[in-house]
Amino acid sequence: MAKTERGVNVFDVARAAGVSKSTAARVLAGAGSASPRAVERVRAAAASLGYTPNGLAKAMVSGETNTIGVIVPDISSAFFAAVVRGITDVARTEGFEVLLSNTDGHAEAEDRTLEVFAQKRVDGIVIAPLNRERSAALAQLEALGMPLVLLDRSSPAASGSTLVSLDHAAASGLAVEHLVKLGHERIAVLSEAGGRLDELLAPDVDRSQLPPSSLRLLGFVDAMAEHGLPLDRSAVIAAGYDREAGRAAVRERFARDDRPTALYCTSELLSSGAYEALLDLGLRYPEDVSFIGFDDQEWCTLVRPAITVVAQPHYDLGSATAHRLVAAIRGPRPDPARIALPPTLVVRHSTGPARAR
Amino acid sequence: MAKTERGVNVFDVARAAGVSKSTAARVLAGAGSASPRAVERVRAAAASLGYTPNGLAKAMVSGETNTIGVIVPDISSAFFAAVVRGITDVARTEGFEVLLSNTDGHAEAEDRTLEVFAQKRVDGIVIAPLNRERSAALAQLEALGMPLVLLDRSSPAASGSTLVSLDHAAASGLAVEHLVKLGHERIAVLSEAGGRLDELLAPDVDRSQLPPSSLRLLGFVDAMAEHGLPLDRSAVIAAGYDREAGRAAVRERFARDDRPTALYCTSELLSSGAYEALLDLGLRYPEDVSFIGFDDQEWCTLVRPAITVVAQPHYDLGSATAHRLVAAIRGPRPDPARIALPPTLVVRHSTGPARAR
DNA sequence: TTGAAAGCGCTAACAG
DNA sequence: CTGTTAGCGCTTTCAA
Repeated sequence: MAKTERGVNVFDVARAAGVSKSTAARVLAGAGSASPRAVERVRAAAASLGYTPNGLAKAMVSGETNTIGVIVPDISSAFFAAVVRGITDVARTEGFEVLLSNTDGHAEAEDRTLEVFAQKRVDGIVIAPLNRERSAALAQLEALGMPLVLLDRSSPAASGSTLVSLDHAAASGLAVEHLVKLGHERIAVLSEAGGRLDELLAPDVDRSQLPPSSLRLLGFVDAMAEHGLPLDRSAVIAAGYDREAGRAAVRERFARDDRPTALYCTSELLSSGAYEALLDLGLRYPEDVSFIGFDDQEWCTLVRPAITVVAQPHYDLGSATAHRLVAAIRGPRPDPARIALPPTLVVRHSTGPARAR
Repeated sequence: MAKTERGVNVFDVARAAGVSKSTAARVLAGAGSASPRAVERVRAAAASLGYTPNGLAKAMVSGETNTIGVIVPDISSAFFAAVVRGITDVARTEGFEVLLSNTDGHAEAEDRTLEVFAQKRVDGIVIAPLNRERSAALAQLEALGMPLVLLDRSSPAASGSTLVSLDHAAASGLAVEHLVKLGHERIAVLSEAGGRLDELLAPDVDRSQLPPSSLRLLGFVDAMAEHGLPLDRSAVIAAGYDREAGRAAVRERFARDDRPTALYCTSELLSSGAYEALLDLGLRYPEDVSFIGFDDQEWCTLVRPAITVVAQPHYDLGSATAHRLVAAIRGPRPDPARIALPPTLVVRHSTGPARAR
C-alpha cells in the first residue's frame, strides 16, 4: 500500500469493537477462543473499517512469507512461460505467491536476485540456474537451509537440492527410435553442443552435471549405438543457440551431396531455424528428408506437412517443481533427488520411410 | 528464509563489531554518520557473519516493499509472457521485484489476488482486468490510494487509473488501409465481437469502456467507412475466443460462393484458426484470398507464403506500463491517462492485389 | 559520532 | 474467555 495513509490495524479494529487488541487479533486470525459476541463485533468492525491485515508484520513473527521465488532465464520464451504457469498454479493452491525474476543468462543478475529474494525472506526458491562452476550465492543459500529446487538444469553449487527436468536423453531416444523404425540410418542431429562432442564422449565426464543440450546430444549418440547404427561425425551439426544459427548450419550441411535422410533438432530455437533451412534449400519433407522438431510449438501444427516433434511436458515440469518445493518448505529437508519427466513423441507428417537414394 | 535458523541480525553484527545496535544499523543502511573505524568494523562483522538484512522489517518501518504486483489472465500466452518481460525489466532497473498472478478469467481469482497483494503491501499493481461491471476489490484499492495501472483493457472499477494499451482501432486501420491499397473491397473481419456488432454500433456506446476485441472491430468498421467501402454484414465473421472457433467460423464462411477477397483477423488465436481454415479449404493465398493476421507470431514467419500481420509492441507495452506505475508510486498521484501504443504493419507475402473474380 | 528508546503491526505466551 | 506484555528486526528521533 502506498505509505500515504496509515491504514487501519488490529488496534483500530479492537477499539471500534470495544475489545482488547489481543481479542481482536484472535478473532481476526481465527485462532484461539473468543465469545460469539466478541467475534461478531470484531468482524463487523473489521468490515466497516476496511481492515486489511498486514502480511509483513504477520510474516515477521511467523517467519513465513508464503512466497516463493522463481528465477528463470527468460519468461518470454514459450518454454519458461508455460513452466512458470505450472509453478504459479500449484503455488496458488498451496497458498503461496510467486516472485518472478529473469536472468537473461547473466550471472550478475542471478546473484543479485538470489540476494534480494533472501532479503525478502521467500520461503523457497525455484531456479533454472546458469551453467557455471561456482555460484557462491546459490551455495550459501543452500547451506543456510533455504528450500531450493533446480529446474531443467543442474548446478554444482546446489548439489544437495532436487532437480526436476525433462528426461533429456529419453527425448533423443524417442526421436532416434522413430526414425530407425522408418528405416533411416543416416540421421543428422542439430545440436548446440555439437562442437563439444569429443569432450562429452570422454570417459570421465559426469553426466549429472551436464546441461540439457549436452544430455540431448549424448542421448542421441547412445540411442544410435543401441540401434547398432554408426555415428557419422559429419551428421552431427553444431550450431549456436538461436534460430539463425540453426538455419545457417543446416543449410550448409544439407546443401552437400552426402545429405542424411533424416534430421533431428535438439532444441526449440534450432528447430525453427532448421525448418527454414529446409525451405531455403527447397527440400521436400518427408520425401527428401524426415524432420523431427524439439518441443511442440504452434508453428509445428500450422505448416504443411505438419511437424513430428518430441514434446516436453512444460506445465508438468512446473507443477512437479512447485510440488517438490512446497514439500521441502513444509517438511523436513528432503534428500536430494532427480526427477526426470518423460518426453512424448508426437507423430505428424514430417517423418516418413527412408527411401533408397 | 526457512524458519529453521534464527538468522543473524543487526544486533548480532553490532555485538561482533563492538558497537551499539544503532551504529551498526546506520552503517549497514549507509545512512547517518559513523566513524571510519566503526564503518570498517561493522562491515567486516556483517561479512563474516553472513548478515542478510531482513527486508520485511525494513518494509514495515519504511512502508515500502519495493515490490509490484502483476495480474494477468495467463502468463503462458505469448502476448502476456512478452509484456510481463517488459514489466520485469523496468521493474528491476527501478529497484522493484514483481509478484506474478494469473486469473484465467476468473473474477474470484482476481479478487483474491488483489486482496493478497494488498496484504503483502505491494507498492503498486499492474492489472489486465477482467471485463466486468463491478469489481469492489479493484475500486476499493484505487480509493485507498494504491498506485494502479491498467494493462491492455480498461475497467470501470478503476476509472481513475492510467490505461496503457495497444491502439486497437489503429491496428484495424492499418490492416484495412493495406488491403484497400491493394484494391480489395470485399474485406472480411474475423472477430470475437462479431456477434455484438449492432450493440457496438449503437450511438450511445462509451468506447472508452470497450474491450480490445470490440475496439478492433469498430476500428475496422470505421476504417472501411473512411475508405468509402460499404460494410457487408456477411463479411463480419463472429467466432468464440479460441483457435478452433476461428477455424470453424472461417471455414463455414469461406466455403460459400460469395467469398470475400481478403480476410483480416483481429486476434492471435483467431489468426491461427483462420489460417487452418484456409488450409482446410485448399484456398491459396494471396491468390484466392489475401490474409492478414494479428500479432506477429512465430508461425507467421515459418509458413509459406509468410503472413502479413498487424504487430503489437509487446515489450513496449510492458515497459511503458511499468514506467507509468513507478511514476505513480514515486510521485504524487498522476492524472489518469490513456496511453495507446501504435501497432505496426509487417508486410510479407500473404497479401496481394485483388483480382477480378 | 554514538547510544538509548520508541515504535511499525502482529502473534504468542501468560495471567486473570 | 479476555487483557497485558513481550518481542520479530529494523529505522529513527533525541540526547549525550
